[in-house]
Parts: sequence; structure tokens; C-alpha cells
Amino acid sequence: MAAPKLLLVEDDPALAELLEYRFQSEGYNVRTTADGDEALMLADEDVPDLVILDWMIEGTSGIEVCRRLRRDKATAHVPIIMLTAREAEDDRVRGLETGADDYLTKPFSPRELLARVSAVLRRVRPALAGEMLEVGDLKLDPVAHRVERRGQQLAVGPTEYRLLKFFMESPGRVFSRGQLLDGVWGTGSEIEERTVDVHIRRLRKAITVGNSPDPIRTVRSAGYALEAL
Amino acid sequence: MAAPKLLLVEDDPALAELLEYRFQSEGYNVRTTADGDEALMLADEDVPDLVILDWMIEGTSGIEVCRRLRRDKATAHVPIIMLTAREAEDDRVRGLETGADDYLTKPFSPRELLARVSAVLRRVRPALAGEMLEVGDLKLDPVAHRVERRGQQLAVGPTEYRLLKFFMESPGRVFSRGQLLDGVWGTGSEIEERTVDVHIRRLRKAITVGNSPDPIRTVRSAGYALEAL
DNA sequence: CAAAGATGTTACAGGATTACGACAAACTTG
DNA sequence: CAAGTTTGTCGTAATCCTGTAACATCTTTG
Repeated sequence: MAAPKLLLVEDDPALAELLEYRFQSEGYNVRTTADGDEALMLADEDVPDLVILDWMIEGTSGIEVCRRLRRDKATAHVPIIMLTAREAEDDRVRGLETGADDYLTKPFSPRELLARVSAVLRRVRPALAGEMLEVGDLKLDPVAHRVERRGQQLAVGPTEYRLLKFFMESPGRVFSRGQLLDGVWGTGSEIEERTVDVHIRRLRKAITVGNSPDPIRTVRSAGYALEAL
Repeated sequence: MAAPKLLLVEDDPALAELLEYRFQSEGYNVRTTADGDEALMLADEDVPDLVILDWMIEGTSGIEVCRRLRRDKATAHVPIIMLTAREAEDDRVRGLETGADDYLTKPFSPRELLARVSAVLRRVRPALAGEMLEVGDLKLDPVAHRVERRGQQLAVGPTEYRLLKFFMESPGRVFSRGQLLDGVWGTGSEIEERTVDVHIRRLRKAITVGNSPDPIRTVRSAGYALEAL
């Protein structure tokens, strides 16, 4: 299972280093920055699985970073945990309303932050926590790397597997070919968008058992979506 | 939009009543109980969209309720917010590890709980948190790219979809053909204004289900508007 | 009521988008 | 290294969508 990618935005060097070390030893893939604008750049060039964001940072403020992450379609659904030194309830409420998923008030223990990160990831990206994904009659086991439908094992190629997993993490949601290339092939892949069609076709073929219905919906001029039939 | 269904498990009568009142006035559908076993029964007979669970309750303990909710397939993915009077970090971590999605430490303000509930719902059930456009009996889900009326899926072409979405973002407002061309086709499109008529016609046809009334009003010599019938 | 103006309706051809099959290169695996 | 898989790209077929024109119908106005 791929290590969850975290983006840590924290301008206290001591705390940043401590957290980076702790998360890495827990198997996370961490990038760190102290600057709001740089954080947005990093998030844009390689979309992380979760952002830990200090409220009070240099450059663009935490809440502004949060807002911009939400505005950009690529990062709109990335969960955000805010760190705040303030006790004021207003700030916490404002953070949540801006789109943060959670917050912690300093001081906090690394252990508590770890628990939160893991809880949020489990909720938002079950596959990263090793949980079984189920959509309709499709089951995907991220640990065993197996896919089955109606109790039947399916032979799914590597790319089709990643594609299916990506879809199953957001059932019903429509993804453009560009979004699929970013999410499945990795940001900045130099691949023709038409190629996505071919892999969709291969995936469709692979998950067909008997005369089962096609759970992948083509949305003309928009992209594809996996339906929970 | 259907009111989100909350299940409140709280054994302090005063607090329970206060919260119940606040949530109801915010448009939530709330059921309350003070007992852990009863909570499980209620959750089982009508699965709620979110559970607010006091750690210290009579009967089955909060953490046990949490565990059992997670174990039952029907309720395994219902988000849980725990309320705890304890300050101990251990308890909070334990709560998160047991499968709670979030917790609040007493005392907290109803406003903060409301913000949390809304944040969690927005994550888990976007449709319940208002990321969906609704006008009259029309529903448009921009994420899933779906349109339905009276619970029935509608087949809407790409341009009609954009047109409808544009209308639904400003219900009741009249748009001239020129404004529609700018807003839906993009500024500077070299298209005959009469073409709009044709797409209005196609949209009307597409959103007709049975003998439903036509929600698109023609304003002679001015344009069209979508009415919230 | 007749004429002018505006909107509704239909048909159609060209255009745009997607599905499919095949293939060569790159990559895995034994 | 050889056999087999996987992958990205093309060309073409199939499908769907779109804009326009032509005509019908309705509304306003004189």
C-alpha cells in the first residue's frame, strides 16, 4: 500500500522537524514548508492525501491557504487539519466553516495528532488505511490487491487496478480525463487524454462478469464516473 | 434537500434538550435517547446520517456503543462525534481509534458542535451539506453531474446541463439570450441568438417527467427564467 | 382583423466525442 | 534471455450533440 502523502505547513522549525520525524517513522510520506504560498505550490504540483496546516504562518495566512486549496478543483477534496495556538472558539468555528476538516489546539501531543490524521484518512480515504472498498457489487481489497464482483475474482491489470481504486474512493463522482491522469498516473504525466478512454475500456472489460451491468458511466464532454448501481 | 438525520445519545436531560432544540431549528431531524442500548436499537431501525455520542452514558458505555455501531455493517460508515467530559488525552485518542470521527470536550458551545456536525457531514455526505443545487422539485448534483426531478433521473445533454445549472444558480432571474450565450456558451461566442430557443426547448423536453409543469418561464422580448414552482 | 414581431417546433447535416480493435514498444517474469 | 503482459498511441467506426434554417403558432399593435 502506498504511503499516504502528507503536506505539513508549519513555521516553527522545532515543531516541524519533530512532527516530520514522527510521521516518517509511522510510514507517512511528508513534505514540509513554512510558507503559505509555497504550500499552495507544493499541493498543486503533487496533490497530497492530507494537509496539516498551521493557522499562523508567514506569507499567506493559514485560513487563506485553506480557502485557496478548497477553491482549486484539484485540491478541493483534500482533507485539512488545522493547528491553532488560539483558544478562541470563533477561530475554530471559522476554520471549520472555511473547509478545514478538523483542528487541534496547541499545545498537543504528536500522538494525538497521529490519531487524528489516521482517523481523518480512514474516513476520507479508506484505502489508505487498508480498509476494504465496496461500491455496488464491486469489492476491492487494497491490502491483498484483489478485486471481486459477485464473489468472483477478477483479473485486473495494474493500471486498471489503480484506476478502479481511484474511482471507488469517490463513488458517483465524475472525473475529467485530466483529473484521472493526475490521480491515477501521477501529476504531470505526459500522456494523451485519449489514452484514458482505452483504459476505461479495458477496465470495463475486466470487471464484466456474465452479463453484469456496466457500472462506469460516460459523461459526455465531462469524463467518467463509477456508479453504485 | 432531505433533512440530515441525527441521533443524539446524551444522558444529561438539560443538555439533551438544549441541543435537540438547536439542531431542530437548524433544520436537522433529531432523535434523542439517554441509553446506549436504546441508541443501538434506534440506529438499527432507521440508520441516521450522523451520531452524536456522549462518552459517559447509562447502560452500554459510549465507547462500546461506538464499537458496536462500527461492527454492524449497516451503521459501519455512519460518522460519530463523541462528547467527553474528560480532559485526558488517552480517552480522546482511544475514542478516535475506536472509530469515532471526531470528539468535543465538555464544556463546548452548541455553535461549535453545529460547525463540527456540518463539517463532518460535508465530508461524508456532500449531498446533505448543500453542495447540491435545488430549485422547486429539480435537483442538480454538480459533483456527480446528475439531474433529477421527483426522484427520477433525467437524461440531459451537455449544453442543456450547463444551461440548467446556470439557471439554477439564480432561480427566478430572467436572462436575455445574450446573457445566456455569455454565461453558458462563453463570452464572445459567435452563435445566433435564436439558437438559445432551441436549447430551451430541448431542456424543457429533458426535464419533463410525466405531466410535470414547465418550470421555465418565457418572458416575451426579454428572455427566460427558471421558476421555483 | 391584419400585419408585424416574437417564440415554439421540427428536421437535418456537419461536427464533436467516444468506443473499439490492432499494434509496436516497454516492461515483467521465470 | 525468451515468453508473456502491459501500455500508450492510432485510425476508424459508431454515436451523440449542435447550430441553423424553415415553418408553425402565438402575441401585440395599429
